Amino acid sequence: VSGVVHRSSFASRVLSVVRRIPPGRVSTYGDVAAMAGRPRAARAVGNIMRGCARPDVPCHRVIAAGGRLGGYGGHEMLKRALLAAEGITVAGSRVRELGRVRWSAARRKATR
DNA sequence: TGGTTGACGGTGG
DNA sequence: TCCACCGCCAACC
Repeated sequence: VSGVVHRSSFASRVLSVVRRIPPGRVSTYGDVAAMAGRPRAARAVGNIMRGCARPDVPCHRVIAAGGRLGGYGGHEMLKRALLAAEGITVAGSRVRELGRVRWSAARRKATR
């Protein structure tokens, strides 16, 4: 895990990126794909997240572009609840103030 | 090896 | 603002 991109499979890199998203912050499928080294693989990231049931991977912090929630294996309401519990304001199916809660490795010094 | 599958993204209506 | 379309991609089958 040197830097954000290493030589493991794309799926492994994606999981490592997601594990770094801090509580109270979110990242988009596209951002995660970029941090994993494949800027256009947002959709592939979604496929990987689809089978992510591990407790050590905060998959609820990965949302779609524009603040849209995206899916959560048929439990979108749970995703909203988990985000709200971390202090993230969600209106309808949209995360508010995306600019403030959006996280990326490059900006982590500015966290909070 | 080759086609299918979507927790996606951007554009256009 | 919402929806339909099309383009992209790694994992699956």
